[in-house]
Amino acid sequence: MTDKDPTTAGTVRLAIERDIFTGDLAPGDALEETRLAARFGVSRTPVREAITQLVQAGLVTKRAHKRAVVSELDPGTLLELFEALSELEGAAAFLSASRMTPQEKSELLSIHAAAEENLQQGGDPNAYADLGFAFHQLIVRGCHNSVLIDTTEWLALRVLPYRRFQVVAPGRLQRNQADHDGIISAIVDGDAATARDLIQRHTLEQGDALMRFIALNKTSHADFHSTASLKGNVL
Amino acid sequence: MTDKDPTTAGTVRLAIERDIFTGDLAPGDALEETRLAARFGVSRTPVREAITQLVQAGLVTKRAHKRAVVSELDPGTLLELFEALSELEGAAAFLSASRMTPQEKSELLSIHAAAEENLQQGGDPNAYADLGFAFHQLIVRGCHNSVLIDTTEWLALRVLPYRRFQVVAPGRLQRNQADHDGIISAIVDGDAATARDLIQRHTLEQGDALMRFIALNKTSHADFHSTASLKGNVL
DNA sequence: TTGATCTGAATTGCATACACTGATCGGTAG
DNA sequence: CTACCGATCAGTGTATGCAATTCAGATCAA
Repeated sequence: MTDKDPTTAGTVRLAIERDIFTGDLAPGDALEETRLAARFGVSRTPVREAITQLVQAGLVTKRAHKRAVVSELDPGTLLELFEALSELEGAAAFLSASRMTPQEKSELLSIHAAAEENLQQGGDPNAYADLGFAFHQLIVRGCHNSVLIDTTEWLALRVLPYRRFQVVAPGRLQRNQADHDGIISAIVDGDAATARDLIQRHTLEQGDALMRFIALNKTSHADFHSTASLKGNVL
Repeated sequence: MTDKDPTTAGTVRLAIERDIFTGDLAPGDALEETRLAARFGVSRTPVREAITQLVQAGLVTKRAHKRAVVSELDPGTLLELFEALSELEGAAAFLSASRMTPQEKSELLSIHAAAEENLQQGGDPNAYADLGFAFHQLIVRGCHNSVLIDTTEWLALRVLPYRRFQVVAPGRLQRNQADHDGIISAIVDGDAATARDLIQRHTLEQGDALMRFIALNKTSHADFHSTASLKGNVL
């Protein structure tokens, strides 16, 4: 999905994408063509092109003659997104159980071990979150079906702007690690059905946790934009 | 996914999309901005915008400074596409088994009955194909998860340019109808697991059939563009 | 005070002009 | 005759100007 596009439009697109993921651009924020053009030192044309790309990617929403805004996901849509994502990750895990190469499996194990170590030594939650992200990504890519991989990562992308809302609830990371433990066992054992079931349940739970957190904290729009909860994102 | 976009770009996009689906633009054909602009009587700008939209939709492929072409799916990618699609339709069917309203179920039954009648009376294969398409679409939409629906239809879209290669093999329509019979029973009975399993297998089989047909007939590029086999598309 | 309507400014949508890249075709050297 | 190389050209990428539309604020009436 990430293109090494040498054109200005591609560069601008990546820059905006980055801002969305880091939270510099929060859901609901407007994307003004002229302002962005000035900021990047280019004309409006490549900015427009970048925006239309982001619109098709689902990260940005736009209607004719109205300003483009970073897509806002209401709780209902977020739930649907995680439901769909859980199905896709489940399918990928099912295939991965029988298709992952020994190298891929060992890579998965080493990442899992690193996460375990981070957890027991009380390391940086953000680092743990990144390991968790890599864990999921490795499983998805292990299915060796590029269409399925692209589609799954495309959906996962749309959740990224909300990672900052992931909270460190008591015992949450431990449960997450335990889930991963079961998933990895199933995959290494080649138990496809179990792998599917576990990761599907796991992803759904993550979605529920995220939604609960948002529902609790998003009492006002101001809270929504605050960076107070920007720590311990677990995906 | 279909937007009632009053802008020129949106109109052009729909027009090109239509050409791709009807076969006026076959996979591999080039999309020349200047030519299209002249044809639609607009400037290159909205054409470019339409093309970038189609690129993100997966229907068109483009690399920097090279002409955009209608996406060509090699057999491997086509197989991956159907594998992914079968998983998504399976997931949708699983959910539909418990979520479809009585109205939706009856609609599904009536479409199935119409297909049955068409088949027994030796009606138009194209009409049968359309009914089959509607059948799948109803099941997918019955899951009531718009993200899952959009994603599934997005993948199904990419297969559409190849519908014209679907051949009427002996007994093929009958087997198709029998498959649908089993699927509809499972859904009406609320047997989610069976519904998932059946439709998944069914979609995979369709993909296999399409691939076999393409492999047999696509000996030269000329054959690929011929319209000789444009009948009896079953999706 | 509240509501609607009008007007100007700001912003998007489209057209046109220019810059740059990649490809094809001749020509020349070996 | 073949292979390499440069010029020409077709076609995309970007910049800029203008028209169309939306939005905010002000004015006026109820």
